[in-house]
Amino acid sequence: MFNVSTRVQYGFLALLALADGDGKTPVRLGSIARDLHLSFKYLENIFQSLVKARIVRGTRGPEGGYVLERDPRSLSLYDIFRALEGPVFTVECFDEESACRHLALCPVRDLWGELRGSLEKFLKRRTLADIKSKYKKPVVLAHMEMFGVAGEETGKKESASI
Amino acid sequence: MFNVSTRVQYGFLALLALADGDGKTPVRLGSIARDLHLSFKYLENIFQSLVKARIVRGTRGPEGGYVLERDPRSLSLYDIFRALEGPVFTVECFDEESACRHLALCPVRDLWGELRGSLEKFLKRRTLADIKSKYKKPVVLAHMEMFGVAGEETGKKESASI
DNA sequence: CTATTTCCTAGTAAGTTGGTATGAAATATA
DNA sequence: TATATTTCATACCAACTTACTAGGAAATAG
Repeated sequence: MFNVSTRVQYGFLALLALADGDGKTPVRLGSIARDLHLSFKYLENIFQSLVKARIVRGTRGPEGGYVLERDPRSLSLYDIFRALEGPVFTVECFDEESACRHLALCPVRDLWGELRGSLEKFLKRRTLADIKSKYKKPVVLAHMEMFGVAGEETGKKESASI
Repeated sequence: MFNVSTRVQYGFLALLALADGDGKTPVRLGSIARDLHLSFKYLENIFQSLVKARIVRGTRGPEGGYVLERDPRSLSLYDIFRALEGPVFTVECFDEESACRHLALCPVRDLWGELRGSLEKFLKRRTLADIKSKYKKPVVLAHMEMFGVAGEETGKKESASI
């Protein structure tokens, strides 16, 4: 089954929000969380993965926040998946440890290989800049319009967080 | 993340084994499990899903077993995934209940749609007959060669079953 | 009648997902 | 230097999913 996790969904949305900026002045996670109506704590969690993958860089303290560390034109959806979920495609007979004993003889092994290839191709082709250019409006604005004026309530669904 | 579950892996392999036959005389699960070195009980479990999806038909008793109920040339990988795992692609903002409030405004919604489309296209294009035709040898034979003479031990890895 | 085989309903241990909680470290501003 | 603010780091937890296993009922060929 293919599932786009909330980590990737929220992470991607937040990266788009970062890409809205001038790329120099850091954006605080607090404001992204508020504007996008996502849990601040969860976003923090997610951004630690992005920092480790050197996709964003954070600076602490007041006036701190995150900036993109990579060019949106070369930052692919694949990179983001990798940073946030680890391996994009898994099937038993492909990982080292439990490598299946059938090897080349197995009729389906090639099939999973093709499937993985097709998936990777798709994900590597789309960059952050591509997606962004399809939408005239800044992400944050679009979301704010949907939710009306940003109020006190945050977090998604019933859960209050920040 | 995309994971090919063992249900699909084993199920697909077993279907290939079924397709090796003449399509008329039922194949017992016991022999498939033995030849492919898979857990009989788990295969039974898997085949109940295939029966419900009308992909195979079972007849009980001695000389019983399973036959394909659909033409291998029109039975796609997609059908098999659906039968064994349910939905192939999931993302929060696509399912009814938790439909996201951003709707058309959300910049990534279209993206997940394209991803799903590309995945479905791949899975719908490959049929059981396609895969089978790429391999001259019957699946079961190939496996038996790998494992040597079929012995008493069954199940995958350390687990003994049947 | 009996052995064999599928059918049906449950249960369960391990792993993954979607978060939360708590506090330490850095830094701009006063 | 003190303080408020922000990221960084570690760890925890409940709900769900995956990969099976268990036990027996129903059908059927001989």
